[in-house]
Parts: sequence; C-alpha cells; structure tokens
Amino acid sequence: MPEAKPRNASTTRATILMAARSLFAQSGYDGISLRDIATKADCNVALVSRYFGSKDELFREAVSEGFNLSDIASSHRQDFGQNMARYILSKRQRGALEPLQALLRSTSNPSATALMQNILETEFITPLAIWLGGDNTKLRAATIAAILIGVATTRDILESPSLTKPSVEKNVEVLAPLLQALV
Amino acid sequence: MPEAKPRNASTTRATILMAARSLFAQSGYDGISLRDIATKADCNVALVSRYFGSKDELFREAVSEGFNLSDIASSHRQDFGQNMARYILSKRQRGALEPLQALLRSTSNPSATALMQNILETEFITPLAIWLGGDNTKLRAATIAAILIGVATTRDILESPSLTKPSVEKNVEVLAPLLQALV
DNA sequence: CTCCTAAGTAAACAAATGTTTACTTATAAA
DNA sequence: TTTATAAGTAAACATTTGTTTACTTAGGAG
Repeated sequence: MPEAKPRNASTTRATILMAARSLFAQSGYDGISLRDIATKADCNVALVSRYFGSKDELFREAVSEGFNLSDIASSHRQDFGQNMARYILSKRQRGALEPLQALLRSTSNPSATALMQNILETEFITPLAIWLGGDNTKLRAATIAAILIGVATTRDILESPSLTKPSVEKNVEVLAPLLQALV
Repeated sequence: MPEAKPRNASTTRATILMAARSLFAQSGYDGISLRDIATKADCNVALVSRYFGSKDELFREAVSEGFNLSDIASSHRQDFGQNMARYILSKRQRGALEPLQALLRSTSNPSATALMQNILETEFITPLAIWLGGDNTKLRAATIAAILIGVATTRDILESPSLTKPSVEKNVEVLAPLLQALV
C-alpha cells in the first residue's frame, strides 16, 4: 500500500513556498501555474490557495526575501566594486538570487513590476545612496542597480554565452572597475 | 449608417503589426492577448491568426526590427560612450526601442528569451566585439550590452524614479564614462 | 477508545486564451 | 452587370487558468 504522508501544515506551507520560489525564478509569474507549483511541492492545488490566498500573495512572499546589501556595504569602500561584482556573478549564491530572477522573469506582470520597483527603491537604491555620499547619490546608486540588473538579466535570464563562457574571474575583472567608478 | 471601411490586406496586416509591437512593448508576450491586439488594430481576431499564423510568429516579426548599431559604431571612438548613452536614454527614440522593450517584458516566455539571446548575440555583441578590438572583445561587448539592458529595464520597465527623475544630461554624465571605459 | 478539528483531496466553476471553421460581403476583373 | 476571389466576420473549439466548494481522513486531546 502507498505510504501515508504525515500531515503538517507549516511544513507543507514551507514546501509550497520553496517550490514557488524556484519555479518563479525559472519561468516567471506568468510562466508558472498554481498546478505546476502544487505538483513540484507534491500537494493538492487547493492547498496553495488555502495557505497563500492568491497567486499574487504567494509570489509576493516568494520574492520578498531580499538581496542583502549590508554584507557588501559594510566592507571597505575600495572593495565595493569587487564585492558587488562577485556577488551577482557567483554561482554559489544561486539560491540567494532566486527572488531577483523571479522578478526579472515577471516583467510582463504589472503587479510584479510595481513590487520590484518598490523593493529596488527602498531596499537597495535608498540605503546605497546614503552609503555612497557625495553628489547625485540616488542617480549613482540607481546606475549601480541598473548594471547589476543588466548583468543578471544577460547572464541568468538570456544566458548569453559571451558572458557565461568566460570565467567568473574574467567577468569580475571587467565589471568591478565599472562599479567602483561610481563609489 | 456606419462607414464602410475599405478593404486592404497589406494595410490591415501592417496595422496589426504596429498594434502588436506597441502592446508587446507595453505588457510583454504573456501580458497581451490576440484579442487585445485585434481591438487596438480595430479588426477581427481571426485576421491576426490569418496574417501571421501564430502569436509566436507575430511576436517574432514585431520585435525583429532591431536596434541599429551602425549609427553609433560609425562615429569616432571617443564619442562611443556618449552616443550609446544618449541612444538608450533619449525619449525621442521611444518607438525605436519598442522591440527591445517588448523582449525585456517577455522574459517569462522561453521562446522569446531564446529569440532575444539570438538577436543580442548576432546583431549586437558579435559586430560590436569586432569593432571594439583588443582583448576580451566578446566579454567587453557583452558587458556593454548588459549595461544597456539594465538601464533600459530600470528606466523603462521598472520606471525607477531615481533614474527617471534626473535629466537625460545628468544620466549621460554618469553613464557615458562607464561605457567609454570598455572601448 | 472516541471524537473533533484541521489537513488533504477531488471535482467543479467561470473566465480567458490561441486557433479554426463556416459564413457574409466588398471589390475588381470579365 | 455578373461573378469569382479574397477580405472581413461571428461563433465555436478545446485548453488552461485561478479559485471555490463539498467531501474524506489523519491524528491528537479528552
């Protein structure tokens, strides 16, 4: 007879959330159905709606575990470019970048882009601008954000071979000075 | 009685194509239905399928009127950064950027991302790499592409106020040197 | 053990989608 | 003017989607 799975609401909820984050990162909001998520989480579709209310709320929760700026900004100023470059380029952080990838893959969805605009502004640009200091702080911070977004898009979404084939070190060598120039 | 619209296949086709390009730029592949397009083009849904075969083929045709690299690359080397920066930042070129925006808004769609990867590589990175010369040409060209994609995403898709509120000139001032550093 | 709560399931719902089919009608050549 | 061709239309199609409803059943508290 088939194994009886133990029942546990919080575990099930967490499993659904992980499945959602992974799938949204891979195919975006509009590319993934609740049934895809339920299948990956090995549960019934109705449970997704039950535990998260709506697809929108599930998405919001799945991507709202941001990017941690403080790790990079707490280091020495002269290392900023290097650290930032390594952060988005490193594969080991793949899981950590899932929320970003999910957002970048959901640009066809108005509520997802609104959410991303908000996260970007409050969690990244504003604190980074303060940390940067000097002139045009917001603009420089936003330009740094734009570069990181562009690299993530080109590397992880489009998978451009011109960016993925060279080693991470080669990439850092090219990218780090550009970011450092804005400090 | 209502005006009888004159019948003209090629005009209708062109109208549908323009409507599609504009709407795809605004909401992406998955955010726009064939009925949306037919409504904007003021024609019957069936005509869209008739003239373009499938949504996929319509999209392909709508975005395959690329970015013209030769305008920028034909100028003096020292002006490259300025020209490139002005190109993506200028509002007057809004229509010209519609294919790019359509692609950037369609990252949830596998065939759209595959198409974009191909266009990016063959129409932009490869010729630019040749024009650049020196070391790591492909990587430098791809990094330029990544920056432009990031700026376009942050400005036109996410509409980050930190990037849209400052004047175009201020933006050029910050962006141009970064691009120029890769020449 | 006995229930009662809540976790899990199966089925149905309406709405929206891309695409096809059969039909109507304008228009230009004969 | 007649008529054949092709442009345009209306309706239907099979799917897929997010979400809800009614039901079954596991498992701990009493």
